[in-house]
This record gives sequence, C-alpha cells and structure tokens, in this order.
Amino acid sequence: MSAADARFSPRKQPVQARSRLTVKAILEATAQVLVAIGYERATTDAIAARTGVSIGTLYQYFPNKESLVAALIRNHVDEITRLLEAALVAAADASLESALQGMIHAGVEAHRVDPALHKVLFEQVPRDQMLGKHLDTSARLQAMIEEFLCKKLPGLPRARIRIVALVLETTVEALTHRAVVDAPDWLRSRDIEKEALLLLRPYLSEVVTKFADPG
Amino acid sequence: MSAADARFSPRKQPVQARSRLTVKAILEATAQVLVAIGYERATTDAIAARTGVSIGTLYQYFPNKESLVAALIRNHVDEITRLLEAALVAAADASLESALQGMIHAGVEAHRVDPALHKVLFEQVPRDQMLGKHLDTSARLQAMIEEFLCKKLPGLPRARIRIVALVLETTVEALTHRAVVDAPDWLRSRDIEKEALLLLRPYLSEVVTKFADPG
DNA sequence: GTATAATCCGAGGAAATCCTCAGTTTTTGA
DNA sequence: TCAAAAACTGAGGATTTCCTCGGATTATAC
Repeated sequence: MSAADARFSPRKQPVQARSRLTVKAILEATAQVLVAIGYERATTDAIAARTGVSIGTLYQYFPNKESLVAALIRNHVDEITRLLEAALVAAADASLESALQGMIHAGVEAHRVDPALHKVLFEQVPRDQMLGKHLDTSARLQAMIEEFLCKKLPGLPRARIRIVALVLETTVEALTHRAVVDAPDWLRSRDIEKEALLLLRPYLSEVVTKFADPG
Repeated sequence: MSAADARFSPRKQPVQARSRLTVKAILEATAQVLVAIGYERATTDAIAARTGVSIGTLYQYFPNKESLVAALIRNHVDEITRLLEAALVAAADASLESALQGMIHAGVEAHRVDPALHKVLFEQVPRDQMLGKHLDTSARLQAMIEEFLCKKLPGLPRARIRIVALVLETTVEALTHRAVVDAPDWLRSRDIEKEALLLLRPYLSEVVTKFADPG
C-alpha cells in the first residue's frame, strides 16, 4: 500500500475555487448524511444529492464511499491530535496535577467538537481494511503521553510509563465517549472532568510512590 | 416493535434434533465467517456455504443477516451478564476490595471467552436500528453494579453511587477491550486485573471518604 | 407401511448500489 | 475573443446481495 493509496485518495485535485468549494461541500454533506442515516445506509448517490451536485462530480474527486469517510476521519483525528498536543505543550512546565487536568480537558474538548459525527465515525465505520489505520489514533495519543510523562516522571521505568499512558488515554477516551453516547449533559456541564480527575489523580500518585526508582 | 420482532426473530422453530443441530451449526458458522472476513463482507450465502447447508435452509430459520448477528449478540450479552451477576452474588458478604476484584475479574473473563468474536460484534456491527438495543449491555451492567454498591455503601447518596457504577463499568470495559484489541498478552497474563485494581481501589476509597453521608 | 409433517435443496428473480463515460457547461489565460 | 483545460451532468451497465419458492428428501406417528 503506497502513501497515496488509490483506494482512498482523491483521483483528481481540485484546482479552481469552484471545485474546491464543491469538495468541501461534498465532505460536509457526507458528515450530514452519516449522522442522519448512519454509515451502512449512506450511499454515494444520497451524498451527491444532498450536496446538490451530480453523482459524476462526486466521483471525480472521490473514488468511492470509503474515501469520503476516510477524509472525514483524517480531519477528525488531526483535530484531536492537535488538541492533545497543545495541552501537552502548555503543560510542559506545570505540575503533574495540572498537566493531568490539561489532558483530561483536551480529551473532553475533542469530543465536544462534533459529538454526533464522532459517534458515527467511531462506532459504525468498519475498522476492517485500511480505514482502521486512520482510526488508530489511540496509539499516537499514547505515544505522545508516554513521551510527556517520561520527562515529567524520570524516576519511573519506561515500561511502567507506557502502561500509565495506556491507562490514561483509554480511561479518558472511554469516559468521554460514554458521555457522548449515554450522558450528553454530563459532557456539556464538564462535571465529567472532575470525575476523571477524581479517578486518575490518586492512581497517578499511587503509581509514583509505588514504582519510583529509588536510584 | 413487538417482543418477537419479525425482523430479527427466527421464522420457524426447529423441532427435530436434526434441525436443532443445523441451527447451531449455522450460528457457529456465522461467528466464524464474521471473524474471518468482518461484518460488512459477510453474506448469508457465505455463511450457508460454510455451514454446509443450502441457502434455503438458512432462510427457514433466520429471516436475514441481521437476525443471525442478533442471535450471536444475545448469546454473548447473556454470557457477560451471567458472569457479572455471579461475581456480585459471590461478593455479597465480602469486603469492598475483594468485591472490586471480583467485578474486575468478571469483566476480564467476559473478554476472554471469544475475543475475536467480541471484537467484531462490538466494533463492526452497526449500532443503528434495533441491533443497538442488544448491544446496550452497559446500562444493564451499570444497574447491577449500582444496586450492589447501594447495599455495600449505604452511606453514599444514590446519585453518587450511580456515577461510580458508570465509572467502574466504563473503565473495566474500556481497559479489557483495549487489551483485546491492542495487547492480547496483557489480557492473557491477567496483569491487567492488577492494573485495574491499582486504578479503581484508590478511586473508590477517595469517593467513600469524600462523599460519605455523615448522618 | 404409509400418510403427514419436518427438513432441505439451489437456481434464479428482484432490488440496491456502485461507478463509468460521452457529452455539456464554465473558467482560464493568452 | 477563443481555444484549451477544468468542472459538471445523469442515464444506465455491471455487479452484488438478498431472499423466494417449487419440489425433493428424511423423519415421525399411527
């Protein structure tokens, strides 16, 4: 699979302003259709109709339905990564606790951007094939957190830090995702951030005292 | 939607031993095909072929592809519910800590039954329509945990307990699920149970001391 | 033994979706 | 202004999947 996989890459780049607008409109319509009727029932015909262009136009820029969704996922994942990265940079010199707060806040914000689309993207899109690669954000986020904690907690063994990073990322993602699905009010009020802190702060300090390298 | 939704209910109940075997074989083949090629690409024709019966036979007992998957999900969900229920009953008179251990163990065991199938069922089956209802195990599990904690921690307000139940269920599910997907060894070795305890025990005691009704 | 019910078979019609392509319209740039 | 490039159109062919139905086979019960 080459960098520009023919299965998911646009076949033609828009060069005029008109077609750039068209491509943007198609992606917006895709998001709307996905949210409205779900991944399975979404068809390229429906997306073209919603966009207000002919089906032929759609196929000039996207070779198939998967490539449309892949583009949306790329955007979404980039957004999430940016948010966490910014939080980690901002917390470079802060205390461990406020760094944790920052990470949690970033995780919650990521889910507040477009909860409905997030839900469809992460729950309905088959993780099969190549699409899964794009969805595999967790690994990237965990690596970022791991690197951050390495500097913050030099006393801990690397393997320990890796586990902590996995637990942090998994927990924040799960709680906010659950909130998106089952308890939107909880997400809106941001009480969820307090609860996540209540869960993760004691864990972190426990880990630090228990596994600190005495050297 | 009636209790026996025509869309998902078998159209005919097998009465002879022969057909009961057939139905069982069809479900096993469904699981195999799902694991092998994923939900989207799985077709009723492929399932019938794998079972070794004709497509007509399959359609005598299942009206469509969704009903096949629904049956698998029902079995799977029942299994998980049974495991947690047993753990809670066993922990009725135990300490809070060992009850927590029991819950974690049950969650891990639930994921060890058939990880590959679990993955497909929970990641690839569209939560749209009615299938989602079956997948909505979390609510049931949370209710069970909530009721259990109510007896165990009578000093806590009900709303608090509800949040704790949500956090427990979400966290255990997320960690074990992540392990199924990204770190199967972690699941096999059961180190994951230690880590979950490390995360949840301090949280629980923090909640108890912080929100205990002084009355 | 045989009538009746249960089970099984699988070719193929119906329906849905994907995607192409030949032709038209719009924009660009000299 | 006008030729070339870019963008757009949408009917419909190709493919896929779903599912039926008439008829053959096997089991049950009297």
